[in-house]
Amino acid sequence: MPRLAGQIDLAKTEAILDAAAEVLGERGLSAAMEEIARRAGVSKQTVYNHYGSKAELVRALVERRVNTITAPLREPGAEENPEEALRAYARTLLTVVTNKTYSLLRVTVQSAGEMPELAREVFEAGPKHSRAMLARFLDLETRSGRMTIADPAQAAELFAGMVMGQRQTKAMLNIAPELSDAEIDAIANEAVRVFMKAYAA
Amino acid sequence: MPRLAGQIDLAKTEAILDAAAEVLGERGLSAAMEEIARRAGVSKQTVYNHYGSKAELVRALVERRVNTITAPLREPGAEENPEEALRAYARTLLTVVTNKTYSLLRVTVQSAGEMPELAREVFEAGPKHSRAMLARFLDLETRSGRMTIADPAQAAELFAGMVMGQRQTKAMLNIAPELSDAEIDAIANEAVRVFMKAYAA
DNA sequence: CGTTAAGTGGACCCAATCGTCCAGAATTCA
DNA sequence: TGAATTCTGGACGATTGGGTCCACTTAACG
Repeated sequence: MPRLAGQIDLAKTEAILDAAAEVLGERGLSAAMEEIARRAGVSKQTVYNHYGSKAELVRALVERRVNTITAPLREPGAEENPEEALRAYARTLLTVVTNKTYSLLRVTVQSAGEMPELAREVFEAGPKHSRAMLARFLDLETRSGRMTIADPAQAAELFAGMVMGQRQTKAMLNIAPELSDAEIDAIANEAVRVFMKAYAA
Repeated sequence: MPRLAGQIDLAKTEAILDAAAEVLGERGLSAAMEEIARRAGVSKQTVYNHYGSKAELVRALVERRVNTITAPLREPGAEENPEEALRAYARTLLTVVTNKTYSLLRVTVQSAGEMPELAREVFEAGPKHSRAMLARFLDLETRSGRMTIADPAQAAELFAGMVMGQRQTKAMLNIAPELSDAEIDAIANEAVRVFMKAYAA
């Protein structure tokens, strides 16, 4: 059922990636290609039509999702006051970690043995990039005199770490974090309070 | 070469566990039992003599190592001043994370699909337990008037998170953290400074 | 409406790997 | 020395899962 001759069906591509995310998240790398095809409502041959191998599928899945997942973690807006910007960043971070999409990191961990480059790429495109944007924000705030931070990169690490705590480990271990909005607010508020106490101008 | 009739060779048990840690750390769960046996200098049959199945071996390995790994993270001593106790805790935490033994968590993540209980057990015996001890320390410090912490458990999360930052994720992704002593000190010092600024009495 | 390219379903091959089995060597205890 | 038990090493069975093949169907485009 090709929509365009000479070209593969893009809707099916999405279905395959979604199914792969599901199955790989549940079963880990040992998930069968057949199961992925089945859940995508597609024949196995079609999967191989879109992606030549399992490794390629995993790579495509991870690369394609990393950006959309970390997209909300863009650089905090400099127009608001620092507290509010940091609180927003913290809340988003907690949501992302709590989100089941975080299972992508699990898949990546599992593939780390076979494809170490993928692990590095994901780390750089995801957490590292997001942290760099936070550092840049902190640097701007320092230059504009609202904060006093000698090492923005280090401070960004401290802040993000404070917000996430053990939740990243929990997410990787597939132990439901399940935070209510109230809990998210509580953590974000306290983290911002501690952070500002030390770094406010 | 049995040392005791009617009993299995304990030295070989250790060798098997060591080899398993090595191989599983390198290759992930798909590592072959044959390779483990080979590296332990033992026949495959012997491995199955000690552990009935691969799952059992993994479980034994993880359970047996968790405690020794987190052992150094005992409750900070209450006799020192809080800063020094926290600094010591932070340094130990960073060492543990940087340590290659941290690859056990990777193995656990990989097994999380097939044996979810194991993941939970590891989390509780390792990170969670260690965090609880830190919380208890913070509580004692609060009671003795040296700190002011309303929610010790939350504060413990914040502190440990601050210290580890993205390093736990990096360790899981098998991206060498490799911190020098100077870097470890720098992180520990700054984390303690920020923490005490907000929580000192 | 015919050509072309993708999709289907299912059989099939093949490699890897878990786990078993067995005959003989090694070792400890009586 | 003899008995009992483990260890060895390699062959073996069975399963699983990646990947291919093929005949047939379906849809798009000229």
